[in-house]
Amino acid sequence: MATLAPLTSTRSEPRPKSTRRGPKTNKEQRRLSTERLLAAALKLFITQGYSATTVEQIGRAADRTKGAVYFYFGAKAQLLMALLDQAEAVTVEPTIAAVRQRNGTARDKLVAFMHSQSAIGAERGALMMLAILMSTEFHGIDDPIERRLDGLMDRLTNLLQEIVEQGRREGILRTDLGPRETASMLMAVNQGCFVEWYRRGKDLDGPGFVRAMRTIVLDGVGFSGHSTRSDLELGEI
Amino acid sequence: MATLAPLTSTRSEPRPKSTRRGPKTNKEQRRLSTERLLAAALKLFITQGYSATTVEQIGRAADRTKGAVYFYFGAKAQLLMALLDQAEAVTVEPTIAAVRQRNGTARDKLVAFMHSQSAIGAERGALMMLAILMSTEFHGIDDPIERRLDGLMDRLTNLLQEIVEQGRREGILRTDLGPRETASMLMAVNQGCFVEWYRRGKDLDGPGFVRAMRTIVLDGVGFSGHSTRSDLELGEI
Amino acid sequence: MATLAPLTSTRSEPRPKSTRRGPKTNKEQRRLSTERLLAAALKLFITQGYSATTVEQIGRAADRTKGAVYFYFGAKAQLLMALLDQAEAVTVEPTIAAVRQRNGTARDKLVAFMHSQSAIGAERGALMMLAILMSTEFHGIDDPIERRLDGLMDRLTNLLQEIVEQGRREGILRTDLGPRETASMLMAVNQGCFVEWYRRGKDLDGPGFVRAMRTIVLDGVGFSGHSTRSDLELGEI
Amino acid sequence: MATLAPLTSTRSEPRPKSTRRGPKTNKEQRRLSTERLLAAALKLFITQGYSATTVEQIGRAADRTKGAVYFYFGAKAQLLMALLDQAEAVTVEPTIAAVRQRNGTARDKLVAFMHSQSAIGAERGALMMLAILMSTEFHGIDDPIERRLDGLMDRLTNLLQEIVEQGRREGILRTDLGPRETASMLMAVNQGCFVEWYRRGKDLDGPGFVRAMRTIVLDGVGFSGHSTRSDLELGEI
DNA sequence: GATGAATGAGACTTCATTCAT
DNA sequence: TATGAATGAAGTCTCATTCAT
Repeated sequence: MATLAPLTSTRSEPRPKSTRRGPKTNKEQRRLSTERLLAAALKLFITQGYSATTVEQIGRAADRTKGAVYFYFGAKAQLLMALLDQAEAVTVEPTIAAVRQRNGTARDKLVAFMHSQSAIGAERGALMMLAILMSTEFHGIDDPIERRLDGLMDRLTNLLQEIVEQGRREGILRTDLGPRETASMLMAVNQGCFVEWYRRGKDLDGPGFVRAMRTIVLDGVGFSGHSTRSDLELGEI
Repeated sequence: MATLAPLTSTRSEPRPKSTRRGPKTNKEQRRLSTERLLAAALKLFITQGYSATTVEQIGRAADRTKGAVYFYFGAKAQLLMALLDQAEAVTVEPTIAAVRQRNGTARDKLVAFMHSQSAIGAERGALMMLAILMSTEFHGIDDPIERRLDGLMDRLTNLLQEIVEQGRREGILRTDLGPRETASMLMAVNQGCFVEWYRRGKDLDGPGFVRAMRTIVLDGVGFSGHSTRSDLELGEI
Repeated sequence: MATLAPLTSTRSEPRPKSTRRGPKTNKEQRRLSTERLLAAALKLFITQGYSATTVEQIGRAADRTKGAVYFYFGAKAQLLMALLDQAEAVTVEPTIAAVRQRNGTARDKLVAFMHSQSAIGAERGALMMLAILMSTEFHGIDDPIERRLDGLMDRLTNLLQEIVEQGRREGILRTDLGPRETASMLMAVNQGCFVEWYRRGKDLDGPGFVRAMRTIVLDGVGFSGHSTRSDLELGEI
Repeated sequence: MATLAPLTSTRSEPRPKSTRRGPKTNKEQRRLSTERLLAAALKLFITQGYSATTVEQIGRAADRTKGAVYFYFGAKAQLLMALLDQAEAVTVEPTIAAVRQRNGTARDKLVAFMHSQSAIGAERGALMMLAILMSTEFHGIDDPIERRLDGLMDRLTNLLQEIVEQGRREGILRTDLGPRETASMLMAVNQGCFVEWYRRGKDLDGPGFVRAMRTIVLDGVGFSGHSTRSDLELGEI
């Protein structure tokens, strides 16, 4: 005569103290805890999303407690902010540097851009995923996090836009689309492919995929034959 | 041991009826309310995400109440399911039909695919966005919704895979990547571009963008010159 | 990246009109609907409890709609009240009459009481169950329903109390307990046994059980030998 | 697409701390809160029923909040489960032990059973009530709680059944009814009397009542004279 | 320096009841 | 006469956050 929620978890039992191995210095302890929490949060955010991840889960995954998150970061959002700092340093700065120091045509610079992003994606895939996924999750929320993400993404988009503009000046790039839109689309393709690649995980040959993606961006799917025909065939939509 | 309403009532005064203009028959009312709720939910889900959208917001946006959502759909998740039914009917079926009835080379079929998807995206963009965004939000959740989304996406990916396989048999498609991976990547590019386009809204020339995207897929960004060189330049990552 | 409620029911589809067979008179229709609703409510209240039963369930079980309940009874509680009227008429009145018209010793009257209650329980078990179970469910709720139930039960308890008092005057009943308490205990035993019997349903020989219960009340479990010993053995608790 | 707290916060001002007097260590605090919550829930469940009791009421009655219940028990149902654990330990185990260590006839064992149950009922009446009332409230619900209750009750019924079977072998017990049914009826009588007694509270002499109940079970209401006659008088029902 | 007990806003959902048709 | 669309109060549960120890 009553409706019950399923009985699964047995809560409330105090977790056994985890024997914390390791260095004794305060500073060292701080660094270690911070790192572990950041790593745990990164993993959870990209697999479950930000709002579906609880502070408790983060603490547990880092072999710490919920309180530790607040002790070190003050708020869940600040933890994400700290990760976005890392993401910017790791996924934006090096690519900007790589493109800037690559003298040559727009094509050369675009190749350098993709080369750099691919390398980063291969080594620090999680941080790249974070920026991409959080951009989706926070899109349209008026919030410091969204602004942070926009700023981060804009730096790459601006970089691409510069390349596109150079390409136009050099006359080696078509102008179907404005420079900003072309840049956005390159970002979108880049990110779409990266997410697909990352999610498929190890069942897919990394370097091969990256090479294929790069080729697609530069030359399309790879049909032999030129596009003019297809444009004609399509007519108006 | 039970709470009674009419005799012990602590209810509030009967609220002022919201003068709802509109049709008189039940069937008509039903259709209208259902449509309004679906439309409101669709808009909110793609701008805020599923879990960030509350049932109350949906009701309010449809000029109804929370209760109306439950009267018609029984659960928030069922409302999403109903929208995914629409999404499948609108964004998957016609493309499959279009590709099937297009006799020709793999290239022709791919053009038909993109043509169809673009047309749908232009007219029913919101439903396309829904499927794409929900796929991200529900990725990795073991849940009927995820399975529904997977099924929906798989139908398109399978279609692309068939095209890719045909292209290989015809010898007009490179084979850097397996057919499945190539299909996935085509999906990713398609979706990445679409999201970017949709979000930029009307400040971007639709047909122009679609044409550009199609070109990118078929021929890359559009640098004049072939890709072989770029491959050589890139070396190994 | 979102948590979902299980997806089971498919709500919101208008139920197909049930082809209502039967008499056409208004009065006849009224009577029939009322009866069906009462019968359905009775069944549900005793199997699920009052508050766990929804008005919609009642309507559906009677092949009517939720609205019909309100049309005929005005409120869920009034439906229960109507059932309690039936219960009183069926389970209280006849027993009172039977005892009153039985001239004889207190023992004779108690036998008449149990005889009557057993017969009613055998034929109108559901209504007896209702009174017993609702007494439990509403116990301690300050509510017209509780007062109604108390009144109903009090009539039987008072009747038993009269019998007990007569038995004392006749000197054929022990006086370990006050008359009121003895009466209450007889009610409790009667009801406890009845619930047990009713719930076991048809896997138990009805008349046999009733006879056994009657015997227990009058003579205990039926050990051969007298109680004096057991009293001595028990000592103080 | 996510709601953030610290940055976009719409939270209210930090509430004034309720100055909670009491022990300082966590373990002590834990024990205290758990106990208070369990005690509050027990009281409310047996006076109002399980589903009529809200989690907020429980928290308030324990000088805590709703949240505390979920912190310690995770779900309302788990709180009841915890109470049923206590009920089993307190009301079942000792009686089983008492009967097992009582060597003698079936009658001796039944006396031991009732002796033990009475003592427990006098000291831990609330827990006995809980098991009895919840059995009614959850009867027919397919639910872990019902299974728990069934298991609990079955242990006592099985014990009684063993006693009854021994009595039959010893030839000192009538066999109107099968052993299982007799055991069930003993349980019903026991419980019916107990509920009645408990509800009348302290306006009733405890030991006197228990003695009377024991007598009833062993020898019936206590009319002088034997039952054979009454059986004949009753005829068939 | 770190913990975990405790809070409370807010989410999803249920359901008795109202009312226009 | 009877329906069913719609409401909103109230309940269960989640979770970011606070704070005493």
